[in-house]
Parts: sequence; structure tokens; C-alpha cells
Amino acid sequence: MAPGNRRERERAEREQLIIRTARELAETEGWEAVTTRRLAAEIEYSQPVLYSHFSGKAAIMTAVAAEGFVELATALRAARTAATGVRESLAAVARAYTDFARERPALYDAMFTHAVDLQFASETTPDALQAGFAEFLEVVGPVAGPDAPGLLAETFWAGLHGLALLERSGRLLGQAHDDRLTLLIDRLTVPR
Amino acid sequence: MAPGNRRERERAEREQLIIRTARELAETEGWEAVTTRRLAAEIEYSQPVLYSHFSGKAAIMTAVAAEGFVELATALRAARTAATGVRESLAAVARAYTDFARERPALYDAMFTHAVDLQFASETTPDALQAGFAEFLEVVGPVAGPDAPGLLAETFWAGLHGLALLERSGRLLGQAHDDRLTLLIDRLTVPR
DNA sequence: CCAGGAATCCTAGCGGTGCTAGAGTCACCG
DNA sequence: CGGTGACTCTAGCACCGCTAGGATTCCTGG
Repeated sequence: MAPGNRRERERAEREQLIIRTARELAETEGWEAVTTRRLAAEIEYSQPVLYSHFSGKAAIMTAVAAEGFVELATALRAARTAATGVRESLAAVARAYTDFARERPALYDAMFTHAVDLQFASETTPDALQAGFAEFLEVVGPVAGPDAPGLLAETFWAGLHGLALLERSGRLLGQAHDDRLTLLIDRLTVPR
Repeated sequence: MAPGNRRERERAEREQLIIRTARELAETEGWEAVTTRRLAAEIEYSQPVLYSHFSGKAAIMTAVAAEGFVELATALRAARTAATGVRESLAAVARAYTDFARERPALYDAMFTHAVDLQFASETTPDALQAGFAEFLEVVGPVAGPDAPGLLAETFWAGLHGLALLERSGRLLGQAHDDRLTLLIDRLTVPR
């Protein structure tokens, strides 16, 4: 069974190589540049190898998206724990979120625009998703007032998601990002 | 010059036919079903005819998106004028917006996910875009307080956009749409 | 009414896509 | 050392967006 382990390990490594290469390609040249031929050439294997690891291109994108959710959760957690105070935590998490979306547009697209098959209530990769949402819950809890924290967290998240997308497509005025973020936090996080 | 006019008119009609067919196809079977071959077959012309009207498939989608912006602006305006009172107007516009996104997902995608070339500060089709945004401005004005109305309108819009997208991809809990909408309105539209 | 020119449209094809069947090669094991 | 199984590659399918070129139709001037 000795070689079997090596084969398995090498296989796992190659799978990681595929995911990493797809992500790098997407982040540097956009997802439209990530074709199965190009990806195969980049990892120095033939196309069919990709299909021995993933059921198709969509599955590869989903794998990249899963990585993204892990990193997003990490970033949110780091922002929250580094901040002190309710208002500061909210602002830190909000900023970390929009920064993430702005700095990794291709990754963010894989997570939210493509890869719709990644459900929240599923068992495929719910850990990172729930972990990310938990950060919102944590930071929003103190200002929930009579409202359900889950509801407020979802709405807060939606606001950030909308801001990230609209700003990226150039549909909001110039550089007022900070002002909009402040407005969102100021208003959304004050119970009536 | 008599036949010239007829030709022109027929040409314009065919262009409308292309846009309408593309939209119907997208709304019934999704944008992935809208191929130039399929579209050409549907209008009973050959593929090159499409390219005598539009520079490419993207331009056709943009034309559909432009139609969508007109209808969205109309829907928002209707909702606002039908409502009386500040709070009611806000709720009506918000509901009209999310209803629009939910009932016409393909159209909404064309407007916001694809067709990124439709800029806000451009002269191509800014009328409907500005008209739609104007409705937000109108309805948000009374509750702006010390904040700039434009900023609040953008943030309000972003919240609705985020809610629409996240709910559609099944990433928010079940049927709590009304509660989230109420929460967004209650909190976002109260000056500190 | 007809010939010529212009406008229009379609057939055929290019290079590309995601994906797969089958052949070939290599590594392992008895 | 030979057989067997796992693995990988070549070649190809059906489709995509898009376009060159020829055929057909239509309008116009004589």
C-alpha cells in the first residue's frame, strides 16, 4: 500500500494545483481567460486530466469559490477581533468585506455571481459560509435591539454586497465609498 | 424616397423583433439559451442579419438591458406616486424594486450582471437610468436629515440590490423577505 | 419594359469553447 | 519477466460568436 499513498497524495496535490492555477489565471486575466485548454496547458497536463478531478469547469470554479469563502471568513474574523467597541467592530468588518470584494474581484465573482450551486444550507462547504455569516452575527448582535440578529445580519450583509457590486461596475459616484459605508453603518446599526 | 422609408421602418421593426425575441428567450430559458444561432432561427433570419443590426451579442443584451431600465423606472415611479406619506413611499418603491428583480431575473441580470458597458455617466441611455435613480432620490429626500440625499439614495439602492441578488441565489433564509425589507427601511431611513 | 447597379441576405466556414471516447503507455504485482 | 490494471494523451464531437463571399432581390435610369 506504500505506492498507493503516494499516488493519492500526488493526486491531491495536482487537484490543489488545478484550483490554484485556475484562481491565479482568473485573478490576473479574468474568468473568460480560464478555459479548460488554457488551464490544462498551464498545469502541463492534457484536458481530460481536469475531468478526472472535477466533473467540469463549473466544479473547478466552485472549488475556487470555496477557497474564497474560507479566506473571507478569516478576513472578517481578523477584522472583528482586532477592533474594540461595537461601532468599531462594525466598521472594521464592513471595511474588510468591501476591501475583500474590491481587491479580489474574480474570486468574489466566483463566490457570488457564478457558483450559484454552492448552497448555504448544504453540507458541501457550509463551514466557511457559516463562519463568515457568524462574524456578521457577532458584530451586529449588540445593535439588534428588538430585531432578530439573524435578520439584521442578513440585511447588513446585503447592503455591503450591493455596495461592492454597484461600485465595482462603476454605477455609483466616484470615490464616495467611505461615506456610503459610514452611512450604512450609522443608520443600519441603530435600533429604533 | 418612398421605398426608402418603408425599408427603414421594416428595419427598425426587425431590430425590435430581435430585442423582443432575445428577451423572451432569456426570460423563459435563461441567457445561456440565447445563442446567435437560436436567436436567428427564432426570428427566421440567418445569423449575419443580427450583425447588421448590432455589433455583437453583447450589444443585443445591452439593448435588452436598456429596455429593462425604462421599465424599472416606470415601475418605481408608479409605486411612488401611488403611495402617500414618506414611510409608505419608501416601502412602495423598495417593494417595487425587489419585485421587479424577482419577477424578471433574466432582465435584471442583463441590466446589472451583464451589460457592464452601460455606464451611468454616459450619454447612451442615461435617461432611464437617471429616472430610476431619481425615484430613489425623491423618496429618500425627506429622511436624509444632515446626510447628502444622493449618498443615502445610493446606499438604499445598494441595500435593495444586495437583497435581491442574495435572495435569488438562495443565500438568505427562506421567506423572510418582507421582514428584511421592513428592517432595511426602518433603519436606513431614519436620520440619527 | 428592360438592363445595370446597389442593397440585401444566406451559405459556408474560421477559430474557439466544454467535454469525451478510444488508443496508447506506464507502473506495479505475481 | 510477463500480464494486468491504472493512467494519460490524441483526436474528435457538437456547439459557440462571428465573418467573408457569392447569390438573390430590389430599385432606378434610359
